Amino acid sequence: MKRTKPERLEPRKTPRQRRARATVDDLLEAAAQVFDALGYAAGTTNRIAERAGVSIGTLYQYFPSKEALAVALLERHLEDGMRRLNAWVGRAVAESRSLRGTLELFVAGMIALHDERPRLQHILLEETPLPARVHDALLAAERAAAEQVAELLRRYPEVRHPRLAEAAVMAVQTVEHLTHRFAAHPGQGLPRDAFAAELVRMLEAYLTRAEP
Amino acid sequence: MKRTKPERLEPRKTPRQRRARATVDDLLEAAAQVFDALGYAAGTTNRIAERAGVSIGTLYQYFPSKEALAVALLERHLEDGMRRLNAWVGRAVAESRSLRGTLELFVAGMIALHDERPRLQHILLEETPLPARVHDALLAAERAAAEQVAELLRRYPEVRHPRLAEAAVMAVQTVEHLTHRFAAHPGQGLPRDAFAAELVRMLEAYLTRAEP
Amino acid sequence: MKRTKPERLEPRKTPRQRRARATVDDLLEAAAQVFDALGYAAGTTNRIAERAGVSIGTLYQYFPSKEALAVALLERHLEDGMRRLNAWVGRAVAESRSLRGTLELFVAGMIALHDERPRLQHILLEETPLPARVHDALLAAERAAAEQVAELLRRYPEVRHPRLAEAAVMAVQTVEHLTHRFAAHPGQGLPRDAFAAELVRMLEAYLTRAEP
Amino acid sequence: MKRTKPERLEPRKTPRQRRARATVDDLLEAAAQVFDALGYAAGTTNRIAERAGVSIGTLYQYFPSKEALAVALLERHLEDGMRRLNAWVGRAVAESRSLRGTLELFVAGMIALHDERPRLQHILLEETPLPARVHDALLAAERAAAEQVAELLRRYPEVRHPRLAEAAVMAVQTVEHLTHRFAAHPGQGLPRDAFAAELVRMLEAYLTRAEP
DNA sequence: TATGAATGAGTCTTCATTCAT
DNA sequence: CATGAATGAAGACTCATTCAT
Repeated sequence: MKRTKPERLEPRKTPRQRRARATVDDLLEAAAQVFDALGYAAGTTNRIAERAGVSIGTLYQYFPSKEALAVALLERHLEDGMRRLNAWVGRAVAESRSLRGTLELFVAGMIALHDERPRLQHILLEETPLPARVHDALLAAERAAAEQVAELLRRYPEVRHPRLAEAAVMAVQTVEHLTHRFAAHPGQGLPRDAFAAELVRMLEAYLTRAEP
Repeated sequence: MKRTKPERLEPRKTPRQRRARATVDDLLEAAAQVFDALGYAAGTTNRIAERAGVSIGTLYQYFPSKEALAVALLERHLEDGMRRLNAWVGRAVAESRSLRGTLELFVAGMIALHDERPRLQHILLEETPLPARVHDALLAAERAAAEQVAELLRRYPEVRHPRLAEAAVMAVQTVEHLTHRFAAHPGQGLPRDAFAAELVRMLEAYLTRAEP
Repeated sequence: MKRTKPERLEPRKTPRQRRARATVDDLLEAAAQVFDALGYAAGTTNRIAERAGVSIGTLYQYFPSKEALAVALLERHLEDGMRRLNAWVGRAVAESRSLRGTLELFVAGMIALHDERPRLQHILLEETPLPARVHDALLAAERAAAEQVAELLRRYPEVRHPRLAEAAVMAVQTVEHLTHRFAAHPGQGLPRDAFAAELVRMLEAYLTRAEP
Repeated sequence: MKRTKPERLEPRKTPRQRRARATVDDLLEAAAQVFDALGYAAGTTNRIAERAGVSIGTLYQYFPSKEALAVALLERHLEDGMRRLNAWVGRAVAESRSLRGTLELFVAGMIALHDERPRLQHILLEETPLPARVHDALLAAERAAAEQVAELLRRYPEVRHPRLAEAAVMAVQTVEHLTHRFAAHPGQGLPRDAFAAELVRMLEAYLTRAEP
């Protein structure tokens, strides 16, 4: 096969740009580590820069403030959650599983999501004074998730809850918070499998209940 | 007339002690107000002392550190929660209500608990770097609550969940977190009555389900 | 004579208050020295605190910002200038000197005013980013001075300038700026006595001129 | 055809040099704009480079420091002033105006000089920590100007001030400072025409006065 | 020569805590 | 016991300048 010199529709990342990308990633990873280890307040920008192996000046070349680092980290997390949700919905539709199977997948996914650096997530979500914009984005994402879940549940005749929209909101919040809490206190409470099973069971019971 | 030296079963509050009590209370109330309004990090000890109407030196006479104030505040909250739980359990036993009625009482009580100064509670619980000891006390209280709840549920034959201990843990955590979240984001999500009703419904469905 | 215990209508300065006064003075003097030696930008608050023999924290207990120090210094200067002006006007009226004698007194006073730490004055007036409020006060003071001068000049029949208000403004600004400049560049230009004499001559000629 | 190597009396501007010239000009103009808008301290070299459309590296290729930019700008201003002075003297000699007409021309020219970017001039003159060398140049220029003025005044028999050298120094400084001040505070003080007229009147009265 | 990412010393400022009175 | 002036470590952030490419 002949390798033609490729035409570049969009300019290839030059080394300089690649470097910048790498620096941003280093900084973000460093911030994640530092916040995770020390909390938001005690995680100083100087420490983050040092951990990233760059000078404090460089940190501020890429992020205009300490807060910006936290926001970037949180946005990554949000995107990750949305991706997982979409993947789950898609798979549930494609594979036409039972309701229980679908819920199991959901719970497993959310546990996995909260499993990575749970302390960091907690810090970003609770300990960090976020700009209103980000806070709103968070709530909006949760609302969007609830809507997607409602849509999906509509496909299951076993789901007999009379107000699907409300039920979906409750379900999403329940999973989000219990799952978060589970990850935040490892070893406390039920063991992992039991916790997942109980959570699924609770959702299933709730959703399939008919009476008011 | 002979003045008999009174027997004191418990040492009578001398004016001095009474004064100290009052100062402690003023400080705690001031701390509650300041943390609630500004958050933990921005709530400075000087502001708290000022608000309490005492000097900063006096504050440190009664509380060895800023953290100690937060801990004391949190302990108050914890005690309040336990009191409510006990009251609820007692009443449920005494009045022999239906399971649903009992759950309604529980949920209503927890909503009420989280309703007062929800921001402060959030700050104390999430934003404050607490010593491990306090954290453990929190978890222990939750465990104790779960045990009490399990005990209570045992009285209801409709509760068919095969592992009551586990179910109680799940129930307590679900109520605690959803209720906390509900208070923390007023106006977001479901309206109050709907939320309470759905939460009760979820618990009831979960607990009365029979199969594994 | 019997010394009666004096009634204190206003509470006597307690040692504590006296101490605070002294600290403020130390700080102001230190700021004057540091700004004078290094300029506004290079005169750091830490250096000022160090020079004053107090900690940086103490500095900020008395002055909320670096700017506040500069403003306080400038206000002192302004007050000093007003005091001199009033003294001069009063003396001129009381002693009923000749116009020339009065002008000589004025010029001498203004030279003396600008003679102390001329660099500091220059720094405060020109190099310091002052809040608008202070800037306005400066201009207002100059206007007030011009009005007082106009009032005074009205008493001298030799003053034949047809528009006294305008003449007074010109006179005040001329004296202010030339005098400031003279102090700022010691040794440059005319010797002191010659400068004072020429300035008086210029004012006298200007004010006594009749034609348009 | 034989290409004769051209004699270059002065090295021809090569494109490269022309480019360099243009870059220097761009940088100076950018510096002028930035200092004028933000002041010396807040006018960062990065902003200047950006405004000039070149990289910060290029800026430092042409100017070794931020200060060097300010100095270059000030030197331009100085040259401009000298040019104006020479033009004025030449014209006064050639047109043989009256003393008053000559003074009017002088004052008008100085007002015009200070009229362009008065804030910038103020910043360069007062806010910028200049090297001694530049400061001396400034004073020297003023001395030279005074000498030229003295020379010119010698031609007017109405000028009866007994020490022309001194009178010229006073006159130059008066015009320089009042004019500067006038431009720096537009709207404050007298209206433009009145100011110019009064200044001329003051100079004329001063210079034509006879007695000591 | 031009570039611009990287540097890091240095600023102002805050605030929990102490201790002499 | 109460007071509150004093402390000073520490933090977020800026910006003139350098140098590898």
